[in-house]
Amino acid sequence: MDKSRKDHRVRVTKMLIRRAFTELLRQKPIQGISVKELCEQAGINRGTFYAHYTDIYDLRTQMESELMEDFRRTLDPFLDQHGHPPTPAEVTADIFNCLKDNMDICTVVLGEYGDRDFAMRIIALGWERCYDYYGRLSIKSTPREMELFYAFVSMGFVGLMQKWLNTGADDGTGEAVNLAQRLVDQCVKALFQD
Amino acid sequence: MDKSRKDHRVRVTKMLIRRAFTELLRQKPIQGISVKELCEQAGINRGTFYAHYTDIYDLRTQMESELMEDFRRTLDPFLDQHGHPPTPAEVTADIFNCLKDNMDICTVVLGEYGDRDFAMRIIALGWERCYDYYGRLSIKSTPREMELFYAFVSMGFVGLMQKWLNTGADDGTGEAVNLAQRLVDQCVKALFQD
DNA sequence: AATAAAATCAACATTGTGTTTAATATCTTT
DNA sequence: AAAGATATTAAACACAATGTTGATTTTATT
Repeated sequence: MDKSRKDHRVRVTKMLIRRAFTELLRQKPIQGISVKELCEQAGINRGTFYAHYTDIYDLRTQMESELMEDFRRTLDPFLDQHGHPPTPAEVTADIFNCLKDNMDICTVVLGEYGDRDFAMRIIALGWERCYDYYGRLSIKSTPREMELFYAFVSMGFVGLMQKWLNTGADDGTGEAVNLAQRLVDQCVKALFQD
Repeated sequence: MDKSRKDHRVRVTKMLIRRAFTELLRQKPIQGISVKELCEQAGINRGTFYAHYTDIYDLRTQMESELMEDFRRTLDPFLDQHGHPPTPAEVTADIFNCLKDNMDICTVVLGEYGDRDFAMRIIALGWERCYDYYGRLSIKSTPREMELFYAFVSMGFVGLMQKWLNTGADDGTGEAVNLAQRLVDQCVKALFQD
């Protein structure tokens, strides 16, 4: 008989704030958003905002934390379905599927005024699951090389996803997923060469 | 007999502003820097700042524009020395050389509080010179694939450079350049597969 | 030395911030 | 359904940074 953990009022308030925030983020970068205009957009009192968040950046941080959880919950089933530690190609496909399932919010996060560092952390979520796979590779490579490799592939992936989302992701995932898989595979091969 | 195009005073003032700005950027993100503290750090009057820039972001934009010119002037000689349209591997090496020549400022631009979009534009500067080279590839690929490929490699490159600069670039360029070249080469190969 | 231009200083209205108070509205519990 | 608890509101507040202005001083240019 434990009721919904939180007061109904705060859930509504937070929902209004978040909706207003993402709406504003479509139009301008975060540094151009004031608490005042956010509250006007959300139709709530400014004091109420300060009851929940210390400032705009705190709001973003909290939103990102919860979004990260959402994303993990969406991604895990995909990853688990393979029945073995996923290969890079599988993770690639799964991340794309995950993006499609959260298209609306991802368009903001990866959009012009999104938080690219957060995008990086989202991607890292997937690649961490490849550690077993990478473990085998790292015998051949120095830790330094692994570190640089990881930075290249992760950021590259973010870049590709951004392009994909911001220039009509509606071409079906086919072409993009296929290319992404090939790119990642080839990058892995680069680790073997010397 | 045309003197230095600008008044000596404004050159000094702008230099002080820029020095203070990069100094502050080492410590905090741009959105945390106020005009007031910037002027205090630079030791100039606040009114003087507004005589040259409209706000902090205008300052950054102007600085980036000029830095872009500097970078082009440094990069071009490297690229021209090959005597033919540069290959991706050559551009990769040249960009690293260029980074080493501007290490101090690049550490800020690519640092924690740098402007990643600007970093992208810097890298694009190099890859544009590969267009002849890429032209041959694009026969094999769709425009859409080229676009996504380009996003992947550019962002990946930025990620690798950031990692490289922020975790002791002093290990000699050898290992990093070598890996970067292999990665880029392999990515190009990914375009040929289907 | 005379003129032009830039930097300074002080003052000002404006705006957003973050906090506080009392009053009101809404939820939860019995 | 009533009582108590808690969230939201509205108004006021001190504070800080913004962006502008005008008079004054300093520094370049010729």
